[in-house]
Amino acid sequence: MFNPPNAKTFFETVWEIVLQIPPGAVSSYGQIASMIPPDADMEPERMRRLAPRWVGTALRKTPRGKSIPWHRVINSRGEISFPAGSPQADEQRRLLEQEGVEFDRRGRVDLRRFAWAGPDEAFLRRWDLLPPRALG
DNA sequence: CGTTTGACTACGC
DNA sequence: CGCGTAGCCAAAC
Repeated sequence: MFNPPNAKTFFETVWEIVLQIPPGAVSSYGQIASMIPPDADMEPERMRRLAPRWVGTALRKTPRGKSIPWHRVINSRGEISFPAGSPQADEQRRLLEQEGVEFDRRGRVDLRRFAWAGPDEAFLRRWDLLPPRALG
């Protein structure tokens, strides 16, 4: 599953989806994962468990210079997934606040207010992606 | 090569 | 609510 050339497709699909998240909105690893088409060679249940972490893996390898808004992806609890106080966490929070995303006292984003509704129809058709699953 | 790490989540207590 | 943990495996070392 996701061996070459599919691995490349998976990562690039992640980046393309993340590119669609507008300023001021956030998405989660799981939400991104749910928009990726199922792989014919993998059980859906298995993919459901694995995909979110692979989204994280894909984002870690985000290409520089393509203006991919990596900072708009946080975890399903509304938290930045880098260790609190790390330079990366600080930068991610700064970038989000710059766009108007608010954090509560515990450093969490209210997903009901800021979660991305998902890509529009045109994008879904163009990339043959599935409709987004509602955030839990 | 073998071992560790990791930008996750759901679920139970 | 918060905290611990099982499930899972590609990358990174």
